[in-house]
Amino acid sequence: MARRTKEDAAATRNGLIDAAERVFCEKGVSRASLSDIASAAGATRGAIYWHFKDKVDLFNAMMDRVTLPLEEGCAQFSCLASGDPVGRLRSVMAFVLGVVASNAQARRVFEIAMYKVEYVEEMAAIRDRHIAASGAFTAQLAKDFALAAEVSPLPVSLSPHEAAVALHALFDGLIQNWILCQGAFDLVKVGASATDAFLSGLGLKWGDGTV
Amino acid sequence: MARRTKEDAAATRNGLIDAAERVFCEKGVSRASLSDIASAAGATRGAIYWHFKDKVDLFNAMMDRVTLPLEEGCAQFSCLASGDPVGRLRSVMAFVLGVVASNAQARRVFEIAMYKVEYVEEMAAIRDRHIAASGAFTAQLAKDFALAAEVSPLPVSLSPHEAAVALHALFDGLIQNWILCQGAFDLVKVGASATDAFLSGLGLKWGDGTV
DNA sequence: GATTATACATACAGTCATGAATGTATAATT
DNA sequence: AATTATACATTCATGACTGTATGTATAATC
Repeated sequence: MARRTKEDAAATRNGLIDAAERVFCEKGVSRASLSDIASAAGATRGAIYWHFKDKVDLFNAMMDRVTLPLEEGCAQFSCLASGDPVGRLRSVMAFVLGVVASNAQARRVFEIAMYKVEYVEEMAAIRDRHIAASGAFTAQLAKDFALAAEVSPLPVSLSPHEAAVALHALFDGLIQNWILCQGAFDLVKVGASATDAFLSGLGLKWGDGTV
Repeated sequence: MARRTKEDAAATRNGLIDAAERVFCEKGVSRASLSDIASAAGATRGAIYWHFKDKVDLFNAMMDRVTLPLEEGCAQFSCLASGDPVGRLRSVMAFVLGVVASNAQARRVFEIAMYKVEYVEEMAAIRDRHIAASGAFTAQLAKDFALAAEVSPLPVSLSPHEAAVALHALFDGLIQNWILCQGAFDLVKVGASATDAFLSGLGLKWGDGTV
């Protein structure tokens, strides 16, 4: 086909990623052929191979479109030097849960990343990125737990890092189950209440002073 | 090849499932060919097609070998008419976490189920089974939360069912992250402490009276 | 206005997995 | 002892996907 303008090309690229989201979600990443994706986007494999190296590259682009803004959002919180670490913990949790609950694209992509892809071979690199991001998130939480512990010591049974691991697990589990059950519960509300229960069970208090 | 005795055949079947575990874990379910699995078991595809209908059937057999005993174990607890619902919550959590932490086969199979398979098309049935089992587990937890709430009412922000959803999320998230991080933290210890923190944050108390 | 690089579409060859069909030696049955 | 069903191994035909190579019309560039 004829050459398009830069904007046309960018639109094609985005359309391909949109189509990939739909097809990946429907057929799973490994069973989704590049031909499926191309025709879903009203294009041919030629367009895919022009914009992306291969299926893994396309998958990465799809992930980046959602996770990069999210990671940036999280980074904002750690920059807030607000004196209330427990409040910050609550804010970060609420922020991400809110995004997932309100952003249909993020929801679809997370569903793919959790249930429609196999983390092996070339995809293992993606898994490693996830582990790294996951570790960074836990470390950020752990830092605030450590700060909070200076004021009000945690139970001896949990170090700040272990508390962070647990809160992170609660976070992941909520998102995972919420997506699995197609939003059968109120993610934001249950997430906030469960977070508060956990923090308060650790003897921590926050901003408004309530338990 | 020649016909073997019943015991020989059963051993072949088990060997095939063992091999499937290894190959699924290494290459992912969709990229694992039946030929890979057969040769890993020292057999041929003929043996697989004799014992199993296809790859999905083999996958189901692999799952059953781990999850059936586990579900049976969980069912034991709900039969215990012990008067202490909160104690029962703690016991069930500890039981499953203990099994996962100490049973290498369960760990491998869970790793496959979480990170090495795509829940689409024929596999969607497996996902539905997971949703059902997951729902039953949550319902069991919810029942105990409701009982506990009769003695010591939960915070208004969480219904018994929502509390169960949250505890279940914590549970899933812990197992998921523990497997992802290859056992980088003490699953049983963190799991128990986090559960206790959550329960105590809901204002619940249990057997030994400690917080 | 000619050239060049771009943004794809199309055609091709090669690989590989699947399921069915068939072969076969032996345990079980009678 | 003969027959039959079992427990596989082997072969074959088919289909699907991938990567590459090539074609081509047009936007950019000069």
